[in-house]
Amino acid sequence: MFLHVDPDNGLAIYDQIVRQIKFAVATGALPAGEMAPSVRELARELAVNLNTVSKAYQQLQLEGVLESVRGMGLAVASGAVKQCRGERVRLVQERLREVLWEARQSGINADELQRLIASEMPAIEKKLVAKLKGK
Amino acid sequence: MFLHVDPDNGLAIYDQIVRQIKFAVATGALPAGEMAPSVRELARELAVNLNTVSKAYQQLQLEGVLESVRGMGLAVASGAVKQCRGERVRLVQERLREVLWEARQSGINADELQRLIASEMPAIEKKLVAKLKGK
Amino acid sequence: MFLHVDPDNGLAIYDQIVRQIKFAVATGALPAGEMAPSVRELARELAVNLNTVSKAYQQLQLEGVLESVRGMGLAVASGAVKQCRGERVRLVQERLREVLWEARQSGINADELQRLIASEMPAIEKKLVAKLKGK
Amino acid sequence: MFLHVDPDNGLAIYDQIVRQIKFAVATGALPAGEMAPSVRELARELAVNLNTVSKAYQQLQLEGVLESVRGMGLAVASGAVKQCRGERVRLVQERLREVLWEARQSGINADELQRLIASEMPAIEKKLVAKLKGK
DNA sequence: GTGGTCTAGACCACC
DNA sequence: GTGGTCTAGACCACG
Repeated sequence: MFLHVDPDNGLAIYDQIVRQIKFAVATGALPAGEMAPSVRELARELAVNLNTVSKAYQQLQLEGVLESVRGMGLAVASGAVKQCRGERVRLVQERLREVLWEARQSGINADELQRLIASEMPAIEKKLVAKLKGK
Repeated sequence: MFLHVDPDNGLAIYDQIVRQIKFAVATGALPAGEMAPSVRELARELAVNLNTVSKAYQQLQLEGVLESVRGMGLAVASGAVKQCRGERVRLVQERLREVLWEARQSGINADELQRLIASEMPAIEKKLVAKLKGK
Repeated sequence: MFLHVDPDNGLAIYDQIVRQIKFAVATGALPAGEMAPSVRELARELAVNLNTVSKAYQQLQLEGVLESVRGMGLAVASGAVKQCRGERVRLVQERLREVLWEARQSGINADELQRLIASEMPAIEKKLVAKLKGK
Repeated sequence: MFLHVDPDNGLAIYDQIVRQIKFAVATGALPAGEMAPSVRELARELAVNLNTVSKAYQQLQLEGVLESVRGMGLAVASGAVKQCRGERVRLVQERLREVLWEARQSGINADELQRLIASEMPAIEKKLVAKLKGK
């Protein structure tokens, strides 16, 4: 499974699910027409309550990313790929902007901030490789 | 005043106050021994409830950043500057790590991410200059 | 329920709750892993505001006595029994010392004080038996 | 001076002053007819705000322990000695009862409590001797 | 149902 | 004026 939630992330769990489904759609990990994992399956895998997943899926339906297919479940909508690809940068950018702003405001200067980012990247790349392998 | 809160930040308002007071102490904007803005004053300026500020200040007291001076208010503790300076990087780093990870996970590659960061920085520097002037 | 608060105790209500929960954990009345009474339930039983109980529980969380279980409530932390048992004597001792000191200082001599304590004990033992029965 | 206040006592400072003045009257340290220390003098000695002492003295006047003497200040009332001697035990007893009850309730058994009291007494006697010497 | 947060308004003790 | 506490009532996220 390509999703993973962290209860201490700050973001609500359902929101993490929404975002990650969108990312999966944007990257093609979840192609248009494909069925999204069932609510029950995803809830079990993420060790999260059923209602939480349900809420995330409801929002994804509202935003037109998922479409209900009678008797089958929820499928990735046809226009969703484009939509999610556009949204992806925006979603990331918003949070990024907040954090960079807080960092600069905290008295960390621009150079230190660059160094901090640079020092974080290797661990992230490693984690990413591990995740892709695990998949 | 050197503080500003955003109700839609994701972080609780009281937590934003806690972090920003710590940053103010770390940068020397609020020197050791100085009185922190009074609960009522800060509540008014931030257009926030008194109890919300109070909660933030109580946490800062528990963490030893502020000290109560009977009938006078809350003063920055003598050891607080060092403590806050140490914590500053940690606080920023935690959020930064999360966001960078989400960004990479969203299908934005390392180069794009670097470019995104670079494109955000000028606006942030501008905002920072504006803030310092305003002060 | 094993708790009882007195608004005229001198101690803040939330502090009385904190202390009594710790005592309940120390004595095993509230075993590790068990859920603490819910905020709403306790507030109703003590005829006290929800936020007051909430404040007490937050402090107990900060001190590691209780742990939040998402959507389920607050559970007694695994290490809490030992911790509370250690703290119990300290909490009692601090208040005891103050009162004994005030008594001696008030002109009551050591013998009188001993007699006073001895004369109070039976009523307390009786009250304790009544409480245990009531439970 | 025979008074000493502790800001962390739990009791309000003005209340500590009231109680200790009463004790001083009961023990004869402040005989009937004697002038009580002036508000200013006492405030300075206790390193306490003038209004705090003032409030304590007001309450002592209300209770008939002190009497205003035109142009002179406040004197110990004639009936005050007897009154204070009666009150002394009651004041101590009330707090004692609370603390002993909390102690027993906390899971400390009667024997342990006796031992705890016994172990506290020497330090208190020592402190008392020191205080009497200092005076 | 659970806890977490916020608002509005009150009273108290202390300076 | 200051902080500290409490009440009452609301909304949110999560199970």
